[in-house]
Amino acid sequence: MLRTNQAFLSCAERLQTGEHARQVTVKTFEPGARFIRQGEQIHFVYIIREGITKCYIREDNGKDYIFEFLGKGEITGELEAIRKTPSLCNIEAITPVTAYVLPGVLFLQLMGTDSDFNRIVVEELATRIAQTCIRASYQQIYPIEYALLRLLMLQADQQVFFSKKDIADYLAITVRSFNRTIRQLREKGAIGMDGLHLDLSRKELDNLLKRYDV
Amino acid sequence: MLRTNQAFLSCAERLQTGEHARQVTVKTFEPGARFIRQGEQIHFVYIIREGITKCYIREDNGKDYIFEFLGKGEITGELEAIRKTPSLCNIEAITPVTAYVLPGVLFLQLMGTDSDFNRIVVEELATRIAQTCIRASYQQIYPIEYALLRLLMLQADQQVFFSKKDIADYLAITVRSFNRTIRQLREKGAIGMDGLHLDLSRKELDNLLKRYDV
DNA sequence: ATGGTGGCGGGACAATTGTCCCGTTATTTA
DNA sequence: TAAATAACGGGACAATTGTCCCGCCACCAT
Repeated sequence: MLRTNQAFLSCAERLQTGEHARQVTVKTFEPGARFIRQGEQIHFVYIIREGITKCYIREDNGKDYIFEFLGKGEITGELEAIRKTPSLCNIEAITPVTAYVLPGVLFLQLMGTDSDFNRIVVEELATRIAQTCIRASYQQIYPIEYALLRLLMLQADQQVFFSKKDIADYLAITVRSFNRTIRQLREKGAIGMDGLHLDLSRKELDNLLKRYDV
Repeated sequence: MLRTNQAFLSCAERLQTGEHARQVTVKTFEPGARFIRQGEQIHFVYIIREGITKCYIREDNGKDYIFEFLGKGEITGELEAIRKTPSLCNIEAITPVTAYVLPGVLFLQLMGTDSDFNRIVVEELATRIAQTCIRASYQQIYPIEYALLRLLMLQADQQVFFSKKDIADYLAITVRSFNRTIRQLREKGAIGMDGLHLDLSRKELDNLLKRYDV
């Protein structure tokens, strides 16, 4: 859910002190700042040094679909640099964010000359595809109760906490459905989650739910 | 929906006559043959020379989610070669298929030494991510009526024809829902598809629907 | 303090989608 | 040919999810 990539972080740090240092800058964004806009031509690639962003598509009917939360060491803008297309999605800071910024042209150059960099990017792309497929399958095939519970557990694991709206957008449901499902989970005590490998005690469940429940 | 990649095809042909020819073979598969199985360790990468395959995840509850149809020039097994993980999904021929087969190790070697090959793979991965995101968003956010209509039009464009079950699995719905939606579309004459840029005449619609309707 | 205002939770209902199952039609086999 | 059987479409109902809206509460300004 919240993706991070240590390898990229080190990589970006090295870039900043290496021969291309002049072309690599650091920018900061306040929560809520949307620094990439869907449909716009972009010329830079960002590697997140600190903070969390959400990565979402806004459909014609005004609904948002968040397909990733990007954290430390994650890259964005790379698809557009590679494909030379307008931006697929919006990127918005949800906590204060610091990011390395490099020109798309430099990114492409590095892809061609720096085989370590190339390998890291390729692995990242491959991982994203795999994750996206797994998630798309999961969310389409199981009821949201399952997907939501799974997400709450991931949040607990990773020690992060997203707003209701963001969770709802990630699951492609309304906040109303989110509320309802939370209530049902509590009432049922998460009984009947068989076949899902989601084993957790009543107490653990309560801890997860409490946070959305004050 | 049905992805193809001419660049890869040429690439594979060159491989077969180049210095690595000995390691590149050609295999054929009958419709229904599942030549990659979810969860298994795989050691080869396939590039499709001819035919169509489906690429799907089977969930614990027995439901399938098709996330891509791969046609001419598409590659598969590359994610597993890159990430060194068991297979994410099943690959099954739905028409007679001929494919180039190369060892995962050779694939990785080419990624490191052949910059053209590398670039083509990177572009393919990037495109898949973009397409997957667009589709996931679309399918989650709009009712199936829209997604189905869109799919039918794509089919017509590409001059292909998938079975009901496959279409249903692609849309993550049941065949029952598929039937119902087809009927509704016909009754309504695809009226009310605003905001979707799906403009087609009554006659065109009938042509699309007829094929599932005899 | 009092009235306004905006966010939030949830009730009630509508729309969508899935499940179960039955009757029809095609297909196979004796 | 006739019986058995397998695919298929769709009716009826259940479950899930969305939409609309109302009331509660916190916060703000007068």
